[in-house]
Amino acid sequence: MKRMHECLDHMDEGIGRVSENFPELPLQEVVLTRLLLLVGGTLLSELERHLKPHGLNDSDFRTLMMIYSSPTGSATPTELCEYAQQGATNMTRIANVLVKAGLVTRATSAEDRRRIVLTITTAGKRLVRKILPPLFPNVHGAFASLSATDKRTLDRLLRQVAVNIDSLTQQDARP
Amino acid sequence: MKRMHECLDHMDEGIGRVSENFPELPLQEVVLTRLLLLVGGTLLSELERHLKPHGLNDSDFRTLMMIYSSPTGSATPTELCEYAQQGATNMTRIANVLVKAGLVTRATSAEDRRRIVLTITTAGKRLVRKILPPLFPNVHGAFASLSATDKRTLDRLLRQVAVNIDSLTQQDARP
DNA sequence: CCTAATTACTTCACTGGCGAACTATTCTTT
DNA sequence: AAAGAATAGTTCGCCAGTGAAGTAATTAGG
Repeated sequence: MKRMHECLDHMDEGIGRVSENFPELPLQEVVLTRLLLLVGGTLLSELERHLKPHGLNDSDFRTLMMIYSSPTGSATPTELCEYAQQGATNMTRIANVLVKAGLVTRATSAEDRRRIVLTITTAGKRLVRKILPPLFPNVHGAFASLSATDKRTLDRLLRQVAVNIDSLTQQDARP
Repeated sequence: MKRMHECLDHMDEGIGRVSENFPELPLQEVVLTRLLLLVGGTLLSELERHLKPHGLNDSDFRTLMMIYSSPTGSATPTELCEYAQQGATNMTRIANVLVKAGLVTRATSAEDRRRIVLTITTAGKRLVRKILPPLFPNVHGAFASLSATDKRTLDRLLRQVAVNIDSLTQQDARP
């Protein structure tokens, strides 16, 4: 793959040429969209590169972390789906992976026997303690060139964009 | 799925609890990473929701746009791979899709017979003219709550992050 | 209460993307 | 000019994720 700045230049040029044919094209916003997709995608593959040696991908890891960080150390698939932008189907697969690796246990709830309760095991906690710290330097490095103010600003703007997109889709979802 | 602000709250709480066990965890940066992954992912599925009726996904569409926006209206798979963060394998599949849909033609280069030249057709250009404009309101809406200054700032910060991540991976890639 | 609707999870079939191995062509080296 | 290295693209087999349909348990309505 090319160096990043070449990709960015190429993207700018391409969008610039397209906008000549589409005068009403919102140039700045299209660039921002592509930037977000690019950064999101690159960040994801970089993260998964570090997780792969442990046999996990980002979904598996995020799910494990959600169970780990739950006050009770356990959660139900539906609960996890709601906050993890995942379908129930995929959560079944993730649970299979985590259970098979001995990181969580799967038990049917006593109160509601439709429900499954996933609970993190000692091995699961141990793996989290093993995986997390080596990730920190990279996470830090991704934002190394940003000032403290920059980071706060980026946080604020990303949350705004997240909410904006959400209200776009929620609106479309109404019958 | 939950409303976005609930997801964000849940994420903040979860990361907060994890950071209690890991005092050296770079809190701000972890939050920014998750925000970027979240926004990138949401943006992607929102975009593909609009593309699906036309039988394209984001990769297909981005490839078509890259050919469309090339000065000559054509490009080789390798060239496209370099700028589109795609493997050659997947580019073969994308080319198959686009050729089958009659949006581009596939011809072997005369100078170098290893090379394939993908050229956009009239139907391809027509589809671009049909797909693009309806996308504009959504693209605009995703950033509607941001001021002009905010958008310039976001652009600047995202480019910095992109370059930072790139130098992280480039560095690791050295033997 | 007993049927109907809802909820929770699973299974199946399919699309999307990746790495490794393969074929064909061109470049390099001697 | 022949052998080896490099490049371009494809094929194959695998993992990840989705939508639709299925099963089981619970809740709601008459």
